Amino acid sequence: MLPLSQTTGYALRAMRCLQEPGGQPVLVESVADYTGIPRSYLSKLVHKLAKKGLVTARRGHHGGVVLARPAAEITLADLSEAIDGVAWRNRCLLGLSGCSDETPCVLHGFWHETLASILIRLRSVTLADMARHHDLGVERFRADHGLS
Amino acid sequence: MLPLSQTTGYALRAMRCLQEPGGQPVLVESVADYTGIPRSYLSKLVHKLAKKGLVTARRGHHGGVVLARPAAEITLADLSEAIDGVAWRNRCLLGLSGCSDETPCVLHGFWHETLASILIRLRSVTLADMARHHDLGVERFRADHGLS
DNA sequence: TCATTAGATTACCGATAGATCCTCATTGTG
DNA sequence: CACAATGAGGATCTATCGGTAATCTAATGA
Repeated sequence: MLPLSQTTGYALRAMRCLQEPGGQPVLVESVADYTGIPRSYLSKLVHKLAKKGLVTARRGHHGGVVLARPAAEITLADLSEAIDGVAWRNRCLLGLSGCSDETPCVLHGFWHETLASILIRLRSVTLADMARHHDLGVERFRADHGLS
Repeated sequence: MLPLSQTTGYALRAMRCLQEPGGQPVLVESVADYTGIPRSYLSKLVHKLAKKGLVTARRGHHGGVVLARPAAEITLADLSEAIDGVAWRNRCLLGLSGCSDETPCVLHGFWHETLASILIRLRSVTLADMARHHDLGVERFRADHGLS
């Protein structure tokens, strides 16, 4: 019912707990503890993010997860696309299959503009930007791990 | 993944096939045939709309469905609320439970405004307005039944 | 009365999202 | 090499949404 899935929110909170590329790996378990995201579920989520090239995971002793790119270069749009894909952006708000630019539904133009503004926003906010918001419930975690 | 469910779109198309209050009832079956909405599913949908006071259904000989209020007084917001409820409007875009006006997430303000503009739009468009759009795939049906 | 009509109701089916459990595979350390 | 740490991955569970089919029941006309 919302443009972003719950899992994308999870990805966001989780990645806020990670170090910049080259930094020290953080355990999936730690991230799960601090964010409240179910550990097993997070494990699979991290794996997915790794396949998409957003994080790097290493297993075994001293393994863990690290950002694959600088936080300032990862946007909400990147996360959203990695988790939810882009198909939802092309669907009619009313679910009308025949809706198009040529034969628009009542809300076609309006929704087109609304979507565009949402996308602009998603593309303009980076992981680094979120350091300035007490929004992810990971402040304590970041403090404990010497993050910004 | 979208603010409105597919079923709300169904409700919209279905109600565009109905007569004003006091008019002649239309069969669920007819509506299903013309809109392509599965008949059984539509039956349940109609029942739900009836419970919400948007349509009136009568069974038996010469039964069928009629609008319970003039088309000009039924808005998309009415349909959306009847089908999907209002809970989704109060959830954080990122799924953060602690997100509020006091402790907003990165997208809180933006999403608040976006939602408001969506709501304004949903409340401003009525069933009657939709007569001016070839958007619901029911033109032929309406013509056959002497509707606007 | 009684058969017919047409909506109401119930019970499923299948797909997807979120979540959990348990085991497997990889890796560093002693 | 053996072991412990740690991510990977499969199987399964639950809830919800969209959808199907069969049956129940109210309203009507003959």
